[in-house]
Amino acid sequence: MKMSTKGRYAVMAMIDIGEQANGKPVSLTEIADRQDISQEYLEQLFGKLRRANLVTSSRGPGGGYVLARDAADINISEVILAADETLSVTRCAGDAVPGCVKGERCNSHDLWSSLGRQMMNFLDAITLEDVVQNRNLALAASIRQAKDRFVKPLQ
Amino acid sequence: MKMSTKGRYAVMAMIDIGEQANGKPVSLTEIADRQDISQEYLEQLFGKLRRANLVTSSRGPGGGYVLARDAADINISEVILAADETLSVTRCAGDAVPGCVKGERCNSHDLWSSLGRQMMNFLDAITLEDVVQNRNLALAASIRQAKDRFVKPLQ
DNA sequence: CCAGTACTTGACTCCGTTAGTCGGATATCG
DNA sequence: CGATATCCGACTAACGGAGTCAAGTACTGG
Repeated sequence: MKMSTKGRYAVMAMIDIGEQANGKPVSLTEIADRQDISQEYLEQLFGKLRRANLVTSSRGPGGGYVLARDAADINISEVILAADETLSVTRCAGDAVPGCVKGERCNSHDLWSSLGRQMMNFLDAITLEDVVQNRNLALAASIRQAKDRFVKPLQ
Repeated sequence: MKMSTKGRYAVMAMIDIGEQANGKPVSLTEIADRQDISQEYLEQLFGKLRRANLVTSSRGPGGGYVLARDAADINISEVILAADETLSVTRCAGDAVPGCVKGERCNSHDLWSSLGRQMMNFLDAITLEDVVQNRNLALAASIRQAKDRFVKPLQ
C-alpha cells in the first residue's frame, strides 16, 4: 500500500508555498532547493496543479506560483488527485465496471471501497492550512467530519 | 495511491476460506478456481500467511488450508500486513529514521503518518467475519473504534 | 507400500509504471 | 537585449510487481 511520489511532492510543494507568508510568487527553483526535489520534475507537477486551478503562475523574473485560493480552502485530497489522478485503493474498487472476478463483484469489494472512502473522507477534511499551521490532524479531521454530518446528515 | 494485488488476493483468499463453513481444509486449487487467481501465485502468498500463523495447512489428498483462528478473531490488517508487509503510505512516514528531506522531517510528515494511522485503525477494527457476513463495514468499524476508546481511553 | 495429491521453496522472467531528464519554446521584467 | 521564469512534450533507465517454472517434500487413501 503506497503512494507515488507525485502526490507526496505535490503536497510538499503546496505546503512550501503556503509557508511563505508574503503574497509574492514562489519560484520552482526555491521549492526545488528547499524540498530537495528536482526542478524539472516539479515543473511537470505544477503543470497539473495549475490546470487543476490550485495555483496561478506568473512568468518572467520575480515570477513563480501563488496559491489560487486561501490555504484554508484547499484540501489535501484535491492536491493529491490533481497530481496523482487516482486515490482508489484497488483496481476493482475504482472501476465503474463492477466486474472484478469473472465479471462479478469480488468478495472483498465492499472492503476496498469502504477503505477508499475512509481515506477520502480524511483527506477531504484536512486543509492545506491545517498542515501549515501544524494542527493536530486527526483531531481537526474528526471535528470537521462531525460538523459535516451535522450540517448535511448521513444520506 | 494503490495497493498491490498481494494484499488484495490474500484477503480474497482468506474470505474464500471463511465462506466455506464446514471445517474441512480448502485446497488452493479450489481457491484459485473460484477467485480466478493463479495457483502458483497463491502458493507464494499462502507461504506468508502460514508463517504469520493466520492459516494452518495439511498435506496430502484432502489437504489444504484452514483458518488458524476464528474468523471473528482475524482482522484485515493482519492479513494485509502478512502478505504485503507494508501499510505505510509514503517512505517517510514508515521509516524509523525521521530524515525525509535533507536529514530533517519533511513538512508533510505528520500528514502521512496520520493518514497511515487512520487506515490502520480502520483495517484493525474490521474482522474477516465482518466481511464474510457482509456487514456494514463503516458502521462496524466506527462502533468498534468507539468501544476501544471507551475501554482504553486516548493516550 | 504405492500412487497420487497437495503443499513448499526458491529462482527466474516479463512487463508496466514511476521517477526523473532533456531540449527547446515562450513570456516578462529591468 | 539578456536574465529569469514558466511551459511543454518526448524520451529513458530502473525498479518493483505479477506471475511462472521446476524441483522438491510430506502425507493420505487404498
